[in-house]
Amino acid sequence: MPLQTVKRAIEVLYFVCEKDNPIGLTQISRSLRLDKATTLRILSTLVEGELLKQDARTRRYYNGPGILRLNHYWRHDLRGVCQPHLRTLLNRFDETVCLIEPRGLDRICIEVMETRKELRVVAELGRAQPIYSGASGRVLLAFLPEKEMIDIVDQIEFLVLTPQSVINRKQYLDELSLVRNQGYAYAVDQVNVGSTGISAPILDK
Amino acid sequence: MPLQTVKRAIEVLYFVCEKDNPIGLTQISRSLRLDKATTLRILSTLVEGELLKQDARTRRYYNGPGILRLNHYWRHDLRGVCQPHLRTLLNRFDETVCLIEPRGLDRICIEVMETRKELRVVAELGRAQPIYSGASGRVLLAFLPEKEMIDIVDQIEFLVLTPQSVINRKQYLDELSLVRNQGYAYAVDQVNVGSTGISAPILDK
DNA sequence: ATAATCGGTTCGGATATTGAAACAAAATCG
DNA sequence: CGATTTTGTTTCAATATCCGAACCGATTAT
Repeated sequence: MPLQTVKRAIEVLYFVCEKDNPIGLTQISRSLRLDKATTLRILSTLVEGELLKQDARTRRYYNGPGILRLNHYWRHDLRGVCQPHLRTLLNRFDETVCLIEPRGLDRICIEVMETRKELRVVAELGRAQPIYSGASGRVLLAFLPEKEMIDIVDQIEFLVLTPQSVINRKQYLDELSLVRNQGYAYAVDQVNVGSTGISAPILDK
Repeated sequence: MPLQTVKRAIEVLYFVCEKDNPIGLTQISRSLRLDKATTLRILSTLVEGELLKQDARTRRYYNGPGILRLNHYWRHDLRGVCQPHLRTLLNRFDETVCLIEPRGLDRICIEVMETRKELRVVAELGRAQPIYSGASGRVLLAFLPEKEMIDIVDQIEFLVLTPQSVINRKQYLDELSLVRNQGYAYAVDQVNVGSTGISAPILDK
């Protein structure tokens, strides 16, 4: 159903970008099981589109400047600012810490530092989860203006992620007002059985 | 010569990612003068490839998590660490400051903070320039192991950017050894007439 | 000197892509 | 609330586009 050529181009793009060093045509085409000619055409197009660059001497391909243009949304300004604080929290508690941002009906992890414990919560950078879920979800909603909050809550499809998951609108709203009053959220067994989250808002834009 | 479909997909990708808010199918297809059906197919493919996401309710499109995967090369670890220092420099001197990284035969600006002066050097994030040029170029080369340095210098095509541009191999090498000795580089009128750059290396990996 | 690789090119045939039009579903309006 | 506009999605035949086997020349390895 989707466009084959574009699909292949995306594969190539990921492949090249995730390498540590520039990589050549043949190697790419072999790894991805694509014909050399096909691969070359894709690469040329990506280079023309500035998503990749080609080293003039070695003819190898690597990340292009265009990729930064795509990053508009990924508040790297925030990431830079937050990193020292996340590190402080990590050092203090040795538990995984993340910075979460709302996006539509999702919440997205835009920065993460993981504990080194064997039993840990693994939070994937860029990973989206339903906006309402967990401690961070509650914080994101609780500190919104009432109207916006209700608007979003009304769109929630409450999922049963764990036996303890709150799936009742009324109960959820009560939790939100509690969160708003106490200034932070605390969620036990809401996303994963056995894990507890605590989350506080960063209010200033 | 290049693949039309992929080219269009790249256009769509840029277009969506550079918007501040999610955007709908019709608006995209109109702005880019593409047929709705075509646009839809491209969007679906990009969503499947995780470069975009679609808001389930509004059906609008926005940045997907895949974009972070492409960022491997853009040392955001460095950006986070350097930002406070760049800010300090900016506050102290009120002149544009950047963090530059070598990439092949280019040097790339991976972080930048601009002065608010009307007459300013504008450094574009992600922008590539010939590796040898300017003060930062001299620093990048001067502190390389001799062998690597020569290897690169031999590949340089010296461009006449300004009347003062050094375009002589011998003279350039002399400058490099000066830079290595004094620990920083100072370049007057090398990239733009009237602008002066000063640059120091960050040596530790 | 010869062989093996590598990046890149060519071209006819196969097919994936296109886009007009029809359809469906929301959103907006009166 | 029903009518109208706007928006998103599907269909299908026509063909422009893309594919890939074979080929080329340059560089590197044997």
